Amino acid sequence: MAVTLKDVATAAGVSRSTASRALSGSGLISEETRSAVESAARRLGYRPNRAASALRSRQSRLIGLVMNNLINASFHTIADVVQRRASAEGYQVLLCITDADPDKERSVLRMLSEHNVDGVVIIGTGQNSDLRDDLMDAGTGVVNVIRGAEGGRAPSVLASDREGAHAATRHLLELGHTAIGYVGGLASANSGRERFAGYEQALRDHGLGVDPEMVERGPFSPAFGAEGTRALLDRRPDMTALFAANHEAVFGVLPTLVSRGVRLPEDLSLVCHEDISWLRSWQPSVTVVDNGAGELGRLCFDLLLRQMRESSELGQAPGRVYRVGAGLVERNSCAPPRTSPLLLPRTIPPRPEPTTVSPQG
Amino acid sequence: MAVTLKDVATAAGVSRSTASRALSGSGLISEETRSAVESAARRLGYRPNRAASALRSRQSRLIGLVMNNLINASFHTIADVVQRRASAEGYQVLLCITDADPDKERSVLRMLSEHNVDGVVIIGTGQNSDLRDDLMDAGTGVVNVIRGAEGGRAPSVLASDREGAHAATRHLLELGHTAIGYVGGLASANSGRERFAGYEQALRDHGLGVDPEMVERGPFSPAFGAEGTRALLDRRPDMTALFAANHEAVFGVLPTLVSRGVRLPEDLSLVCHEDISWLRSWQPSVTVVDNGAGELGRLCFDLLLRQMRESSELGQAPGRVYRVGAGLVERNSCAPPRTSPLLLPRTIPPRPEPTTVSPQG
DNA sequence: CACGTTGGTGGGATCGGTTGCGGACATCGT
DNA sequence: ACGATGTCCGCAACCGATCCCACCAACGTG
Repeated sequence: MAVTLKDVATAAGVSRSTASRALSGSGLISEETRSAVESAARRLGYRPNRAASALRSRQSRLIGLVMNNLINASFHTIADVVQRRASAEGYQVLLCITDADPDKERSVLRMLSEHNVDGVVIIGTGQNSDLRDDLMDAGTGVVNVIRGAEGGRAPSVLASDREGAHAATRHLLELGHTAIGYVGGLASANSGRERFAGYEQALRDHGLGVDPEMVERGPFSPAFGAEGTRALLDRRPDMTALFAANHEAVFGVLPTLVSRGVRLPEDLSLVCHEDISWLRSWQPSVTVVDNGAGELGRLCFDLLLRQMRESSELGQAPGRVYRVGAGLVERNSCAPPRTSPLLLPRTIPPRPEPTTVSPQG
Repeated sequence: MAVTLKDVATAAGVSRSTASRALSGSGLISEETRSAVESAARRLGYRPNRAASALRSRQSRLIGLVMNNLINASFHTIADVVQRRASAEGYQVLLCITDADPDKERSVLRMLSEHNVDGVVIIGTGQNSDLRDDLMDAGTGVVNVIRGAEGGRAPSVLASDREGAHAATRHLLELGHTAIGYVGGLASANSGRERFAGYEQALRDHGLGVDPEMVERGPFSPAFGAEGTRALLDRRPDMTALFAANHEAVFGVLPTLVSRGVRLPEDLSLVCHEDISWLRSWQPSVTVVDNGAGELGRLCFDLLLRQMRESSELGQAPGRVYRVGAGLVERNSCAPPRTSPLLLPRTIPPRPEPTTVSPQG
């Protein structure tokens, strides 16, 4: 049905092997036969059969991209970057979703190895490092991103959650804040643990300790962000700054602040972890910790590419860990602490009645 | 290196063909040999080579997912749904990004056909329907989603942009609003055109016309959302309701309203097109048009599956168009129009000085 | 002139499942 | 008893590109 390499070869008057060499650019080929083959291929509309190529050469030009979900902003930023880099290098991307379930991760990794992927980028569950090693033994490149897998030989590209949270908190401290609230994720998640540690460390470095009443930790959700913010405002009206440590919570934090009439930065200084686009267009624009999702994507694909090209034996060495630095993006949601107490809820005054209807007009 | 079907067959004491039939479940196989083969496969850790299978059977168990980008909320909702359905049916997803560039779309479709994909879901550029037809001729399933391709034989699954915008506008009209602002995308984009048409139609159905001063159309960006909102508030203080017709703009609209001190729904009623998660957790929660992204994803994958299973000849008939209805999700951002004029900017009153520092204590 | 060397090409095996065909054997109907 | 039908399995070809190896021509070189 489809036009095969054999057809191209016949049309160009050469053998299949020569045609193959001419098109793949490998091996010794005279300039004239190369162009003859190429023009024949073009003329016939030849499309190589990747399955056949993969079968024989054991190179599928496919890479697997395994992630917990596509909703998280950092995740789909990474997906976007990896996809682009991959296709620029002639690779296609197999997208897999695990919902952070180690069992799904196992079956996905199995599936990928059946498809003979040349490499895998994983935002993982932290488990199944045995399967990663199996893949590497089979010559497949493997790179963990965002979350490493303990004990495996695959390298990991991680964000600097602790450092980022530290920078955010330090920024607030340097502005003069000492009553700094924290709304963030539970310690059960890696990022939740690290970011809280950064917050804690910054306070300690400044000679302060963590006040448990200033901390709200819970599920990664807007609902919890709202709830935690309300709780903090109610419990500690002396709070002058707030660090929102995960972007799901931010969706709840910000509306709550608005509805309580809290003004940024006059009443409260706010720093959010993760640079989501609309925090830039917020009024005032919100100071954030940029965890470098784009750079994470670029770096992990580069590492993968290196593995795939060199197919170097990494021996039994444990996977190297790379850190992508986090940066504080200063915008307009932070200021020195207010000097007077915050009276809440502050409500917007009632609309003035139009003069024409005023009873005392 | 890897364990092949031949190894499994030898271990089970049968021929490769029998082993193949036993594992694939096709053909007549006695129960005992089947279980013998299966246990041998499990024992040896057999993993079928998809490339070999694809080569011979011409079924890759791969589908292509072609999209403009991954950032747009509807897009990655669709990506998420399609990926899940596909993997549940034993298909893997090749993710491709075109940036809405017809040339990139062409090369992506070529690439996919080289990979022998069994089907393709495309959020397309509206062009290259010739390539879609080529794919269908080769037995590949093709479904357009969100945006159809004119003149091709591939079916299209489209959102009801016009109907959704119509419902949103009608909702506001029925609440008694007549001064309804519109902030949305340019007519150069399909959705921008359709949604504006729905707005226009609803006004006409109500005996009203479009007041050009009530309309701001521009690029799909938060910046334009903010700018357009400011312009409307300044130009038409009599505006009592606002329809934000695309979700990129919403990121600018909402903060602008907040910073101007506009209260929802007392001062202004707001409806947004597209149900983004944080609009639900906003305070007050925002009434939205749900364009049914999840349902779009489900339907288009079902259609694709049907094409792939039946591999039916659709003849030369132009592709059928399916519409997924849009729904109005009523929440708390809408109310009957205020009766008095809106005085803006309304600023939050200055913080009261603490009594202890009051000079006139 | 005999003999390497280099550049270029063709033959044919090969990757690992799938599948059409036919053989072996059992069961059934008349 | 014998053909007919049906079940189960093996042989070998096959998908299409790649790649090892052999081969040939031309070109030095001693």
